[in-house]
Amino acid sequence: MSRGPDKQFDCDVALAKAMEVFWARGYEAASLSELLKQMGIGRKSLYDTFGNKRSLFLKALEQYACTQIKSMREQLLASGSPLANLERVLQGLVQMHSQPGSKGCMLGTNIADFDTSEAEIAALLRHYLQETEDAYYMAISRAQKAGEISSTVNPRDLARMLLCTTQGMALLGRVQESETLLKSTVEATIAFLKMV
Amino acid sequence: MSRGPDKQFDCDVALAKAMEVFWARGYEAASLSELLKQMGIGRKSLYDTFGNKRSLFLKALEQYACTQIKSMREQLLASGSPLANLERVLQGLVQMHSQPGSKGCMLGTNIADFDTSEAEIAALLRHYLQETEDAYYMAISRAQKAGEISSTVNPRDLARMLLCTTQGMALLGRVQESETLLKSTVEATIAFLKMV
DNA sequence: CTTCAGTTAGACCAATCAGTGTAAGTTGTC
DNA sequence: GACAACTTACACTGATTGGTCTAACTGAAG
Repeated sequence: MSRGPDKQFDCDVALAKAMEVFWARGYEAASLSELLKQMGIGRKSLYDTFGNKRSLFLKALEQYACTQIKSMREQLLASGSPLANLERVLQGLVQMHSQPGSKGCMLGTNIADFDTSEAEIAALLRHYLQETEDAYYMAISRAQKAGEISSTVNPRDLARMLLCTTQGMALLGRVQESETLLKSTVEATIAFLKMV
Repeated sequence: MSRGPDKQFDCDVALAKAMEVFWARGYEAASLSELLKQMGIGRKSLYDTFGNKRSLFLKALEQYACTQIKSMREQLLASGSPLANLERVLQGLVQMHSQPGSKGCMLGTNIADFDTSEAEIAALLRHYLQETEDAYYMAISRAQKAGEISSTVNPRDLARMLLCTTQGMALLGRVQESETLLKSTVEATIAFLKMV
């Protein structure tokens, strides 16, 4: 029975801002000063609302992964050709990661940022990567059922290749201003999918 | 005309140790304390010999890239089938990045670690990535000349795809203890190269 | 108006960061 | 032994880190 006023800032908005900072800089390099500035809230509010830096990061990571994976699944499950949907997703990644100042993928950036001995974080990142792989798997299976991709190849292998390739694209987009690298990669990948 | 004793530690050995720390942790997370401990030298020696942390990193990065790229070129140029050599290199990456506690690729780790606005570092990383891509290009061209890969596809596109895929593999190896992900990826990639 | 949860701003803390400087010790040549 | 080059160990700086705490303020319910 709260008698005082509701929270005077929007938790979700603040969390989204925090997500962007962790996304661009990685966990370690995201300082509290910058987080507070971008989130537009006070130090005390942050600790009262989100616990500490680590738990804020975990919440931000969850929001990132759920949003991204959900959006990806929707695009892949859109009506029409499953293969065309997959192509559209890959082309979207080219656009996204070719933008100047591209932040890459928050999962990938933090795989590199965290110490490999951080088992809890590693397991979490692995879980979200698995969901991404599963989305690709689903798309490839649908394309195989539709006769757009030969059923002779193992769809799980293809999904794993797509995961590696797209993580590489996201990473390289951070230093590559031109889109030729990513474009070539996606074109070769799509040619592969159509040929196989 | 030095009259005193020579340096009492081996610069190259110390640099190699520094390289390992930067490789595993990335630039920011590699603290001077740990660098000094692993390199086994005093603080003053480090600053006298290598300048500061940043120039030490640049030297370590150069040593890493030159060593890795040279070794890769040698494997790709070995006698026998160019495609088989390429396969061997890719299988080697699977082994390397599947090791428990795999550090990934020093280039990729630091792409994620450095701020995207760090133009000097970005240009340097881009340069070494380009050399890696060129090595793949060379291998694919040779395989095409040897009739092992169809000449109908653009070898530059394939080289870029290999660069993205292998960077993704190195990154994901940091959190993936099992080798199935990387193995699937390389198998699918090799199947592609043979089919195209 | 009073009360009280929620807020911000900022002081503060211990730890750590990169980097500088110094003192003492070592190792070789003269 | 004298000297010079090199070394390590350690104190120190100034800045920054994540995190705690207090004081003043805000705004709605009683």
